[in-house]
Amino acid sequence: MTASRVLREEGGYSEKTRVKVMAEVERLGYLPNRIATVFAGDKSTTFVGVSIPDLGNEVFTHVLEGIDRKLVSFNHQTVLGMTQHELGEEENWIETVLSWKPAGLILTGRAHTPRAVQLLQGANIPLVEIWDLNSSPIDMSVGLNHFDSGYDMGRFLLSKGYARFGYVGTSHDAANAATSRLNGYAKAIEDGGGKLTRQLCLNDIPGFYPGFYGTEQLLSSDPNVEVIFFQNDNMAIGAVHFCQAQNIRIPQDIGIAGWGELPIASVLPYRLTTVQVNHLRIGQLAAENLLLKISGDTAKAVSDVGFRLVPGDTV
Amino acid sequence: MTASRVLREEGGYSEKTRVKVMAEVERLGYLPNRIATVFAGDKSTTFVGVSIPDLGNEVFTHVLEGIDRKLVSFNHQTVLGMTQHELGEEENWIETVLSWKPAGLILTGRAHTPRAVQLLQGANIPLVEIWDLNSSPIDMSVGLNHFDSGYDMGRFLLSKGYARFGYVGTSHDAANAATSRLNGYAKAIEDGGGKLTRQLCLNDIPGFYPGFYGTEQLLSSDPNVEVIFFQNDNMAIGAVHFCQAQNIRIPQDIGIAGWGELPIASVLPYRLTTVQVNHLRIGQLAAENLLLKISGDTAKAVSDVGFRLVPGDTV
DNA sequence: CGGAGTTGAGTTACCGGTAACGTAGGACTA
DNA sequence: TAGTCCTACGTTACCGGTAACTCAACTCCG
Repeated sequence: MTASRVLREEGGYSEKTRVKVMAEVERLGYLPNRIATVFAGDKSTTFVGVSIPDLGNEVFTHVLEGIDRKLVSFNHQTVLGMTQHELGEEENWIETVLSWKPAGLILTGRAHTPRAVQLLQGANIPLVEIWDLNSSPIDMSVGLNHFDSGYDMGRFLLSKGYARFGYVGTSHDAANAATSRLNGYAKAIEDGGGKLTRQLCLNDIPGFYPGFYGTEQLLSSDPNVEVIFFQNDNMAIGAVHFCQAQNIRIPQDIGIAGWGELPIASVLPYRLTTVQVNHLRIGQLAAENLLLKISGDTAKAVSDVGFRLVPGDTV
Repeated sequence: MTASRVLREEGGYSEKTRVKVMAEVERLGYLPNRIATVFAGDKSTTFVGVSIPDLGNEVFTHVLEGIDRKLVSFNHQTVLGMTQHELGEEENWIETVLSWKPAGLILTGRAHTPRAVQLLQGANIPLVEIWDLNSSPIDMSVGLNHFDSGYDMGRFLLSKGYARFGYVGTSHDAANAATSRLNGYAKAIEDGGGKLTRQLCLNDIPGFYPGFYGTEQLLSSDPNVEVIFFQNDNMAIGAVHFCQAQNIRIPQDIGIAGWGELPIASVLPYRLTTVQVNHLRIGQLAAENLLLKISGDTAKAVSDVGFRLVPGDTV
């Protein structure tokens, strides 16, 4: 018991005893069993479960980096969960992670299975839903309005005089953020009297090469598309390379728009039309709010990090 | 006790009892406390600690993805540790993670502090050191010989007739893999009678933009460099864009070589001179070997995944 | 039909911390 | 000097699973 007090620097022991205890700790190479502490006190571990759809999508690795940096500086650890965009996978992962008594959870996306929601509410631990802003979150939400960002892009492209629109993304269910962007884009086009002639959802990761061959597919099925909005910048860059290879001029022959402002944009000779989003900030803010709740303080239930449309030279 | 047996499907109970127990589980929304199980049996959790230098470096996210996919399919979870290339950070993280009784550890790099090594040996759990192959690992090693890959690139470039060589990477200590590549490259150049006139280690992540401005810095300090070897493909692509912006012709005016074959390479109109490495495979193999040891089987102590030099069109 | 084996279920103790409480002995006060 | 308080340290019990054991009841067989 005295040793326990010394190690926790709880006070109630003499300097002489402290020295004696620390000497024994050194001699035995003693490492405390944190599992026992958690068990005894019905406490939480220092783990924070973080679910992201996949690591192949660069935007999520940036979010994850923001989260982990912040967590580490407050002596917490990230437990990774790749859900592969499957709500069932997420539910399984939530159940497993909860049985290990995490201090909190950060989930990407606002859609969960009913049982997942039930588990989360029952666990009664701090929770942040990130990425797609949820105005009535289970606990907290950090992100941006993806529908609006798609809508703004649609409106912007209409203002540039385009009439026949395309979209290329990767396959995903009805509940995810990229679909919200597509829906916003489609709505803006409809409202503005344009036509979304082709939309393509590839069964792939949203990277450079899917952007390349997705553009090829889209243009071969509808050569009259005037502008294409991509799921993210990397896909858009893939499209730019396809166009260069085919001598299709940008923006004279076709307009290209990305989303997310990814690092590749910084070295291009032209400015890619895109939507700037601070991915790292989403992660940091999510972790900050979570840590506030974990330490018993209050935190904003809904934090909108916003977005900024970058006009660029590719439309 | 009977309930415990039912939930573990251990046998030794009647069907009638099983139904009764499961009904209570349902009624109470009972979730087992895995912490108690670990505590009681002095067992391990299902966590596997995975340390990587940083998430801003794309090669490591691919390795991490390979690891996590494999771990998840065997009901294990990744606990992330970003060490920021600091051995002291790694030591702290190892100490913290070990106190949570992980089933195993995967560490990026072969260099650790003496105390870290002591902790790892004391913990007596399966351990894989990845990335830079370690012929005498603490437990197991999965990766490739980075020195050799640098050496081969140096020799290849010499065979192309180059005489004045440059290198651009990001800052890192003497112990890491990129430094091994640089050392191998330098050795090959020395052996072949060439000259490594400039080497640049930026204090940044090895991404597109650092490749861009690193090339600018290198060429302004030594305009006579004939070929530059970059820490990875993304930096090399940054260099290609810098050269395009400056009307420097590749490979006529300067040669560019990358490393790692990253996704961007798949959409370029030319073939980038690089070294192909299967990052995902490293992660998968590391996880596979770890899982073998965790389940009590034996696994290869040293697994070399190798590399392949891609001649390309940029030299 | 008696003894041995089997089956389903219950009992006890333990893992390693720590909250809550107990207590010896010294200091301080009326 | 007796009563009170404080400090430093010790003792007990508990968290929730499960290994190891006990035991009643039932089965099976010579």
